[in-house]
Amino acid sequence: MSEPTFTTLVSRWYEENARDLPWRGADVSPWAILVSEVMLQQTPVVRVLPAWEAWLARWPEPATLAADSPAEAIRMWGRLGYPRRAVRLRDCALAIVERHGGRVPDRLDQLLALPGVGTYTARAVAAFAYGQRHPVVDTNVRRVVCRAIAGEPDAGPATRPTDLVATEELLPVEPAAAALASAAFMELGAVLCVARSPRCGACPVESICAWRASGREAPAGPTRRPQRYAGTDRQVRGLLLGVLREATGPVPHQRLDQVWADDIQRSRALSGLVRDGLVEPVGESSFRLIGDGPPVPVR
DNA sequence: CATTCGTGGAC
DNA sequence: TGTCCAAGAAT
Repeated sequence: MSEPTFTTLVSRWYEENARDLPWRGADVSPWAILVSEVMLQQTPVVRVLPAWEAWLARWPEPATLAADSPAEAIRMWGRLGYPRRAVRLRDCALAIVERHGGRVPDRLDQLLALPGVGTYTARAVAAFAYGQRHPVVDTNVRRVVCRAIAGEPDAGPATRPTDLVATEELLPVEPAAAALASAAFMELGAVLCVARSPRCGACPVESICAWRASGREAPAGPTRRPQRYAGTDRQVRGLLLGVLREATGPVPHQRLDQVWADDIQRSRALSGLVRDGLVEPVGESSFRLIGDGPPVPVR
């Protein structure tokens, strides 16, 4: 017999050490898994946990969400961030009802065609909800494979086709084992092989990690990112939406004017919210969350 | 390929 | 009110 492979070691570690996350349960529906995946897009697990429970208690299946207003979806989204995801998730529920009879599709191409579902989420649902054999590459998997297999510090910010190929080569042939391995890769990246201070001492593949062998080389050049938040349109949008979320129905613009002093930037942010389908004008001088009441008469 | 899009917690 | 980052998607 040969030595245990990378995949075997990580899978074994996962079976012993996986966090007890509710969407990993045996009786969790594809819809519930899809909701978890969308919420987890750029939002930490600890903040998703309560939101996921509340969301599914209210909308246990796609049709129930599709029948409710986008405004309510935005409110239930709370402060998970990137509220467009809430509207897209409702659009997704509508599409599931209209195209797939209310059942989350199991084909990759059909999943990819759903609003708010991209390369990662489509594959995650196909693998975790339906047990199919697909490489599931998120930021964690990309980092783990890049380090342990390629021996490089880190990959770029975006998932590339080569990342899918490299990960696919690591998957067991048997679909269920492949899905478990994907979850294991993600877990390793989320818990041990983290971006800043990886805990290599506790890692199940420390002895065969290419990055470890090369001395844990640091990432190259200063990959600067416009990560700042204070003073950006994003912050202003968040403030505006916060007011609209707390209100019921239309809000006079005078109240919105109070959240930010700069007229130019505030107007731009508000226009952006309208353009993005999160907010709609009501009458001459009021705004509300999209669909938060009877349709606005058009003239 | 580069940008935009929230939010809050750990350093 | 500094920096980094957390299961991405859409454009």
